[in-house]
Amino acid sequence: MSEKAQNQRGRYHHGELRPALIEASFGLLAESGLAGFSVAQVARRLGVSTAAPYRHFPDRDHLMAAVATQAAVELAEEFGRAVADAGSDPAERFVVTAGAYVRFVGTRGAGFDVIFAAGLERLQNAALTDAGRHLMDLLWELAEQATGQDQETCLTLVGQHLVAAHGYVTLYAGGFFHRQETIDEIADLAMAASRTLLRGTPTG
Amino acid sequence: MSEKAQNQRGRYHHGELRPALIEASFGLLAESGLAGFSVAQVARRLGVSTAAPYRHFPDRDHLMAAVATQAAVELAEEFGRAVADAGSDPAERFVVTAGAYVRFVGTRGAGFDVIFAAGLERLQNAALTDAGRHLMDLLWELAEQATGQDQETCLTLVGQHLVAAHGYVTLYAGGFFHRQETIDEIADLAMAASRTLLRGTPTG
DNA sequence: GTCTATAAATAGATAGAC
DNA sequence: GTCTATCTATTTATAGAC
Repeated sequence: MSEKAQNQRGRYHHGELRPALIEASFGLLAESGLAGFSVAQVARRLGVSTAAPYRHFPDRDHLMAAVATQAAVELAEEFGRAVADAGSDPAERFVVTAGAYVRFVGTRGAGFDVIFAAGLERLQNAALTDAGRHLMDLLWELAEQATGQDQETCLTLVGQHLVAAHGYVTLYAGGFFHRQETIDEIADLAMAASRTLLRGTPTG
Repeated sequence: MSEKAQNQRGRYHHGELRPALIEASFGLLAESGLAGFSVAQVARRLGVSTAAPYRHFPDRDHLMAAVATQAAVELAEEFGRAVADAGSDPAERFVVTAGAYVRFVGTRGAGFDVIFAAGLERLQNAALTDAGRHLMDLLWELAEQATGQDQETCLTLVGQHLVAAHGYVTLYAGGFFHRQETIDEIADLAMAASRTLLRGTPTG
């Protein structure tokens, strides 16, 4: 019995390998970061051979693109949840997306660096492009409602807001905050930065 | 003659290999990023064998620590230059360090992610620790002069300021700004973010 | 101080068996 | 659809010649 349990690893992974590869990729990214990501490691996590992934994705970048697309979709869902929980204050509805971003990247390992990775745009993946654009539109709308400003101002604010959140989470992953800050504390810092940015942006 | 010129590569690199390795590491980091860094590549750039670096550094991490230390020193110099050029307005003297950071990382390839890399603190490298602390103290002082606020507020502002600058430069390197923005334009964006943060921070 | 040669990992990817 | 086996390339690091 325990023999069978052991043999389940290293043996067939029936039918659902493609989504399982994507899910295992998130786990590896969360633990090892983009630098530590490899197709072989993902396969090992699932107990399949290192050749198996290539039945579902032609190469590493196509797997990454699938992960990036799902990350964008999940991130949009997280933004939606955070905004729904934030109440009715337009400023706060914008601000909470910074916290949601930090928590998402902290737990799932894939953020804008993966979603908008330089090497992936040559794949011309429409699903990925659309998911990325949807994400940006969502933030742009929240910024507009929070500031009442023109498109240019909102675009600048969204950029600053995201860049700060991304900076916090990457420097956190890199060990910059040598104290033992939790991901929730980093999320609070990112939201505080977003509030400061909003205070420094004209409203009306 | 051209034969000799060719043979200069692949042959002895007299006497100055240690600093040359550090300098070549910056070049590789600037072109390929932290992920694309390898001791072997650095050696190839200098036309020495892949074994040669190990006469000067016991392992990869010790080379990285030397690079990180020099990056911290150079970055402090760049901050000094930028501040000196900024004139007398305390706010602007603080803000320009964001631009200096972006330009430095854009051209040299090594920023806070390298200087405060997680794996390097176990080396207990005093020179690196001191250089990093000096960098932070410099920014803390500029923030104090710009805001006149307490230590806590300044620390928060410096964090937000750095995190935004770092976020801009990493997302720029990652291809997030698919437009053909130059590093100077990204530096301007980082300074604009810093001004917005300063506006959103109480002064007095 | 640098070289050649080499070892042991690990990576991405392919061919062909089952 | 997954496996075993294999190829090629690359990495970190060491041993020993010069």
